[in-house]
Amino acid sequence: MNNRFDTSAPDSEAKRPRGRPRKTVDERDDGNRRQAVLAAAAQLFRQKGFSATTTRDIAAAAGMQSGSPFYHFKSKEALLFAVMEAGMHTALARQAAAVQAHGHANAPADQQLRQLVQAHFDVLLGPGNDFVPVMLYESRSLPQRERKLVAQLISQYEALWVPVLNGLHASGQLRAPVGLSRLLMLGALNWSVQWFDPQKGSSVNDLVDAAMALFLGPSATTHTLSGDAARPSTE
Amino acid sequence: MNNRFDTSAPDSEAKRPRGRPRKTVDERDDGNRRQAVLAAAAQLFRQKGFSATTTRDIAAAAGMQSGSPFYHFKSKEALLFAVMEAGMHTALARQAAAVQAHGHANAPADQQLRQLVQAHFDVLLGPGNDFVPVMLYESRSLPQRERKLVAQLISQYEALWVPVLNGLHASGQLRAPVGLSRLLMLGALNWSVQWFDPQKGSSVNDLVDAAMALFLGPSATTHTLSGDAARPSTE
DNA sequence: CCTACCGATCGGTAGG
DNA sequence: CCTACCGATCGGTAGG
Repeated sequence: MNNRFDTSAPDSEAKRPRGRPRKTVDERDDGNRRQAVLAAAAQLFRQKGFSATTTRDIAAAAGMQSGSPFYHFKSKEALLFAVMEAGMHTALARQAAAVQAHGHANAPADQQLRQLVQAHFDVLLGPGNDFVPVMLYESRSLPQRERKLVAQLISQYEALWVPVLNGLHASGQLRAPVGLSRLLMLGALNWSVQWFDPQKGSSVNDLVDAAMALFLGPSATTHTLSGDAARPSTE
Repeated sequence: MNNRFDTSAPDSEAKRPRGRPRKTVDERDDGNRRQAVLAAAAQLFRQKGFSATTTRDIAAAAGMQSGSPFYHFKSKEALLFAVMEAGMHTALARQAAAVQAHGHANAPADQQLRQLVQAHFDVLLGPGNDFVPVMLYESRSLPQRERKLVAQLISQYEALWVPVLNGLHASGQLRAPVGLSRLLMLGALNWSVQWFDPQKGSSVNDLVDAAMALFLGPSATTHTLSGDAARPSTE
């Protein structure tokens, strides 16, 4: 079990004594244990699915009694939503970092795409990252309202792909329509959680290379030949 | 509810009287009602997931009493396996037809790929086809032994993609490594069950076109230029 | 966060 | 395939 998760945790992790938190009456302790429940839930939801996971399973994995998760979360569904929300926040944060790194506006579109793909795989396949897979494969179990909130976060995430794909389409590096391309590409990436095994041959970097080669085909890496290379930079 | 499923049903569908089957003592009636249970299970498993679906749900959807599905299937898990097996059999049958249609050996590799992609989308997105999506997204709920059987059918299915992809790789139309290409491509296709809506813009044919354009990039449709166009036909 | 508990539901079965 | 039923489990809560 990894305890290296940054999932939307407030900045209060460092100077707390080890072991079970002290029970001085005034302390609400909304950090440590809550995170433990969240992480246990993420792992179990991913492993067995939401419905097949028992709140008792989660409690046990977090080292609590059967009723205790409900001290931290109103319901099992609320827990699921919290997992997904945390997952999307790490995804959005990682993506923002990627965009700043090399996609700083008029960088070559294929370089920008590579950053997005890299970030996507990282957040999907990185160690201890069960949150995003849960979000991808269990949203069916969410109540309508929460499902819409998650859908909004996903839209926000996908929105950053559109200008990059538009650029690639304009320069002829991407032939398929942008909308369907986005859906198909993200599908190819998302499906990797079903089969990827870091100890089984290829690394995440291999995956990035393969995806880029698959999506962009020949003449992806080196060329500035196309006529309309410079679109009016919006910044 | 569609009652147009060919899922591994034996050839005994035609000359039976309409309405509830007669209860003459000698008749085991292993066709009609069993199929009804199977179809109801497929639809519900897909809609709500295996664990969230009740055998009572299935019974009700098939117009039976709560205990009756167990007359046809030993357990809920056996029902799940039956759904998946049926799904894979239609998939394999459809694929075989596709391979015969245009992939008749030394046809252009991209034409062969198009047939495979077309067949895949058909079986995945066709009306009343909940069996394959269930197989794709619920195998986690299968017991080990059955899971391996399903995995074998999947391997059998994927095996037909390999020579086609090898051909495309040899001719330079597919740049990414064949193994990862297969996984990424099938991921792109499989993910479509999550978002595809026939009433929402694009048709299955649009999807096929987009996938082909995405995977093969420029110079996919017309060319016989490569040097090693004729590999020794194995037939 | 634990103890003790409730009402509801679920997969499955006997016996016809 | 129906009737009637069982044992087990589950999400959730009161009350501290």
